[in-house]
Amino acid sequence: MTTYSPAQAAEVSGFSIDTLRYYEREGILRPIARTSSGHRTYTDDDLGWLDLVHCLRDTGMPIADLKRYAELSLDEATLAARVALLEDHDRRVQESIDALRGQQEKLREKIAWYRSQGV
Amino acid sequence: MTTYSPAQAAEVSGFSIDTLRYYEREGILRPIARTSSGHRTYTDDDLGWLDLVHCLRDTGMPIADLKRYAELSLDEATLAARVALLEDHDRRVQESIDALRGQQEKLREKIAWYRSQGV
DNA sequence: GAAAACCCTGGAGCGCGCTCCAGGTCAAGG
DNA sequence: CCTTGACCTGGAGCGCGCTCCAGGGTTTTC
Repeated sequence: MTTYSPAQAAEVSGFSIDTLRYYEREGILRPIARTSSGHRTYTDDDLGWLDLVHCLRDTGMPIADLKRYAELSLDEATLAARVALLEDHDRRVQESIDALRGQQEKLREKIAWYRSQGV
Repeated sequence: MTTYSPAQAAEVSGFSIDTLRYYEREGILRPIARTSSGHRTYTDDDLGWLDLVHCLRDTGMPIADLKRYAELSLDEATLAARVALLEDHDRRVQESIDALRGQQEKLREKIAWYRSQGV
């Protein structure tokens, strides 16, 4: 099984090393395995989780929610609940896309109005 | 011409009174007219501008950019430049909508994968 | 075997965008 | 009048999500 140094994990995940440590402190990542000297070694599993984390962060999920989600993940029996949470989040993402489009529409009307005034 | 007390301006614009004062301090609003005793009186023009500000904020324009835009507005001759800035912003909004949709797609794939695992 | 590069910890600091507070002035109703 | 509530100013404080730093160990490279 491949493992990754902190620098490699940062490279692959797209998070900075500091952010990876921060997420671990916050409980968003479960404790990362260490070498005998204390250096972290990330696994493919960790990177897979980080990929989901990236997706959730990029779609606006707050750190606190991510943390709760991660805590749920500690218990295998909560799988259905977690999927439900992801679906809730998907709905919120849809709402924010819709809101953004609505505002974009307004913005375009403003621009069109300026244009009609002979800009 | 209708004028508005701070509370009314807040009500209509959707910003809090504190935020209105903050925007004025920051130069995002030009100095609001005052009564002889120093109380602000917002005009329809002010509210029109605030409507655009709301639209720009909701679509993610940072305060600093809004401020630059507002400074440009002080000079009538910059109208074309301002419209160009709005169009730039519109493009950025489109990009963030696209990005959001891309991530939403990824999210939905993750959900589908969990579902396929028998959740 | 020494320099350079990497990693560790705990905690401070920061940028953003407000939000709140103290201490005071002003205006409208009873 | 006097109370009540809205408003004023300057400045402090806050929540979020990192980001950076000091002071120290480790691993790799030449």
